[in-house]
Amino acid sequence: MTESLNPERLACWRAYIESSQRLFTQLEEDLRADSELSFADYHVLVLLSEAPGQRLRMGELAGRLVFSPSRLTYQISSMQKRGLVAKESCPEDRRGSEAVLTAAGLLTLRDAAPHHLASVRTHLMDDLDDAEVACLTRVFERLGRRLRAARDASSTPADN
Amino acid sequence: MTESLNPERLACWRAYIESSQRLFTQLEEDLRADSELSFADYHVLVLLSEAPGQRLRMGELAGRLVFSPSRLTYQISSMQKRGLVAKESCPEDRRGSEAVLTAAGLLTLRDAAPHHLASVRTHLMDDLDDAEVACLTRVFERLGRRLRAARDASSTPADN
DNA sequence: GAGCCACCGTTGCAATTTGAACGAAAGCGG
DNA sequence: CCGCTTTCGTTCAAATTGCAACGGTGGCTC
Repeated sequence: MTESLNPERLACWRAYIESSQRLFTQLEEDLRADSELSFADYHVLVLLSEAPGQRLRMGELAGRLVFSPSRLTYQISSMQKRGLVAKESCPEDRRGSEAVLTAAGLLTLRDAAPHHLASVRTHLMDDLDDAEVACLTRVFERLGRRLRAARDASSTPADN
Repeated sequence: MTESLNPERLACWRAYIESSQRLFTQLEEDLRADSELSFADYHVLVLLSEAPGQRLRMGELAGRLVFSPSRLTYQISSMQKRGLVAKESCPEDRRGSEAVLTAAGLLTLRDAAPHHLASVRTHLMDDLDDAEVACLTRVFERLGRRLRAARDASSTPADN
């Protein structure tokens, strides 16, 4: 049962999985406690707030959030009902549409961000020293690049 | 917007979130591809297979999986329908019940484990050196302890 | 041993998420 | 300018998940 992952690495893997699960659950809970936002809502707002024109194509947003297309459609329409974003059809490509941050959405984000970031610090970051931060950054940026590459490769059946 | 988390740490946080999301999605997909199991199914089977008597109380299982009680009820009943686990009422405490691994469940696990572990290796572990594994283990075990402690503390209103 | 409060899981129901099927455009080759 | 294939998002139905309310004990106090 363990022939393909030595005990140290298995323990590492398990600690990572469980703690991450717990952390995401906790952050979600904190976020809901002092704002009307879910973790997903918050990330949508962050991405839009940083985008040029504070707008992004649905596909782009789905890709960055690691959401399925239909999930994103639902997510955005939910935020639209609450007035956090608006949806406009894309001028260059009439198939597509883009989500646009509203003034209310920006205010909501500015309001929630300090609480959320504080939450990230207390639960995770404040407990890490600089070397650990550097290690995590290195590992997860590498992992992200690899997984994005793998995803892109699998959509292109390839040249075998 | 950034006054409470410096740029390095913010980047670290973001890489961690996004890559983890991608990794979990990928592992789930791989698991479904070469077994009939979801990530949750797999973890239930692992925990039960390691438990004495290959059985665990619902609450214990929920705690370790970081599942809400109702989610676990649903999860187990789903696995029960597929014959992977059985449910028995607990002798010592008639309020509770316990999930028991079935022979079929164990076989399914043994069958799926090599594939899943290979998947964990190719997507994550094979790309880490020993120092990185050590760092992740240290960080996430500490995080897990802290979050469990926080959760326990918040359920006990406390002595203020 | 009655009264009460805490705990264990389950249920009912609403909200969310997935996955397949679609309609509308774009892009391409002829 | 046709057909054909792809891509972009959406939609619908089904599966999953969260949340609040419950039924059934256990535990404790008096």
